[in-house]
Amino acid sequence: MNQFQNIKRAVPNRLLPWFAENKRSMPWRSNRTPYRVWISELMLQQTRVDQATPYFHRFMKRFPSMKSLAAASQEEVLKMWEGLGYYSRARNLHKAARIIVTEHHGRFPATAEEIIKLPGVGSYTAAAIGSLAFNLDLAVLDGNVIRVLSRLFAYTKDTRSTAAKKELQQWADDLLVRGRAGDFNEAMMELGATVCLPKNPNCSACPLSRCCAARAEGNPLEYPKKAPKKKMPHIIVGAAVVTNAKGEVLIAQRRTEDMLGGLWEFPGGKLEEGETLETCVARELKEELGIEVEVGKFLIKVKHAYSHFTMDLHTYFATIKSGCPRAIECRDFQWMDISSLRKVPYSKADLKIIDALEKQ
DNA sequence: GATGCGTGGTT
DNA sequence: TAACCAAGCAT
Repeated sequence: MNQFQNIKRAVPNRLLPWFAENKRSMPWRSNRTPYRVWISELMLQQTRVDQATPYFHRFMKRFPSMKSLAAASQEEVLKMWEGLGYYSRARNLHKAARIIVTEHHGRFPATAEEIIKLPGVGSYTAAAIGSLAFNLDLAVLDGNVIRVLSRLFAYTKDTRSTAAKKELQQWADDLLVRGRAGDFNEAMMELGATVCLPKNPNCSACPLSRCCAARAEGNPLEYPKKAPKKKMPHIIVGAAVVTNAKGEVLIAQRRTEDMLGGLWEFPGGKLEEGETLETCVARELKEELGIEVEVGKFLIKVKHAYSHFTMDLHTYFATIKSGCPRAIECRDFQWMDISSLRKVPYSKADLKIIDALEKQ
């Protein structure tokens, strides 16, 4: 295929020199130890560099070594991940750290087969760690690379499909410059992140524009082809800031296997058909913690978008009429001073409730 | 193969 | 503003 040969030649001749001139500073890459590369790549899954960077520095300060990470509690790890989203990444990385300490003598495994066995590490992260930390010839395929390749080849299949991913991965493998996998991978992703953009591709600045099939067609925005996403459902949720005589507040910890697992929250739940928000809150606290509450003053409505639904979270103050809290539909609960609330991890929605509480 | 899983920037 | 989508993985 002539098109492929053109691109194959252009990668070392044009793309890699372009990358050498245009790479953004990535502080964690100045010291590419497997541990640092692993943490950074996990943070970068479905996340932009600018958002992950401050988290990376805080994380490395708190957990400078594999050993320190393995020795920490899951809650401490989640606290460092708080606000970054997709919290299974944090739970998995904590699990993996303990596996590396117990089964690999604390040394990061150095082969693709061993790396991808770690929880939370899939084909992308294994290739990223392998190429950047161990100089293995493994090509990454992320959203950026998918966009770049689908345009270079004017690829017409739905890139969300497994078959397409497999085909694109094969192209990436074939284009990879042996011995320079790290640079190749970073260059492809950097091109997607700064030039071959989803909406406004800057083709005139692209080192590969001369061998880009979509550019030749004049319609780079047509690629990558994607099946439309389903519309997200919207739910209404009622939650309570339950206070006691000492002025403490009741928080509950979500079950590990649930969404936002291991994070703390103000107890509550989904509004059911025909309910008022007040009866919803009372019912949820009975089910979750076994307490009867008097629902009082309204505090705040938090609007929030999760990965697969949107939510309006209506929050009320409440006091206990009868019963003592028990962890029925939650992992744990505790009473806390308002000034101590931020010591444990929450999702963004509950952090907005704490913001409102502190302003009272 | 399809679905569940956070958050924030961009247009 | 609503939609899109980002250095994806697990089940």
